[in-house]
Amino acid sequence: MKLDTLLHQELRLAIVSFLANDIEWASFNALIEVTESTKGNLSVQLKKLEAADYIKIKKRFKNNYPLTECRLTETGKEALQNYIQELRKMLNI
Amino acid sequence: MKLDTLLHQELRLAIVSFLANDIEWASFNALIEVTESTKGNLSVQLKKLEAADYIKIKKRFKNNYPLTECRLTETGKEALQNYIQELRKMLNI
DNA sequence: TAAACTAGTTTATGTTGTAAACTAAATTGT
DNA sequence: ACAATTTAGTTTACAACATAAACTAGTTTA
Repeated sequence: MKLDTLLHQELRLAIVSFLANDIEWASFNALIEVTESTKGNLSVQLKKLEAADYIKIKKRFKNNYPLTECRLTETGKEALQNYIQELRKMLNI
Repeated sequence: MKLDTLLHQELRLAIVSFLANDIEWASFNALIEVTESTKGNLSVQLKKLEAADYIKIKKRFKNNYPLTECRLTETGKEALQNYIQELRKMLNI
């Protein structure tokens, strides 16, 4: 009973595991695509991950449009490793 | 975005993965111990797993006391295998 | 025979997840 | 020029969920 509750949620786990896959910075829209989520849900979950310092969010403008980009922090990376470890123990895989 | 939502919850996953480990029938109290959950929570989650036909619940009396025992169904076993597969894809582990 | 214990279930509460509705600005069509 | 549409998100309202406290029902013990 020790799975990181922040990571033990489908969308947040999808975000973090995608960012962990060597992605430096991923855009909001890239995350929409890979996670197949809605914008509202993604926005909310990104904020939660940022609040926990699992990801860093950078906002800028590109071609006059707002652009939100995210990357994993060290904290987030470690949390994911830890989560995976616990999961493996639990499922013994 | 296709993790089985019934299994993607800590207590239910703990129950099912424990039952998958070659356990034939596990008692309510055994489940309390291995999952370190409360009785109320366990009772609720067992019902949900039973409703989905992931587990079978058998009630009888032992030494005058009620005894609740559970085992995994084939449906439950398959659901777990599938869940693990999806998870591995997602986390690529 | 009252108190304490066993083995659960029900429910009340707060927490969470999610999509619909909204904001704000840029672009396009007429 | 200005209305309609599109881009890029955020807010929030509602539904679903998880959980522990309170409860039920019976048993054992002192």
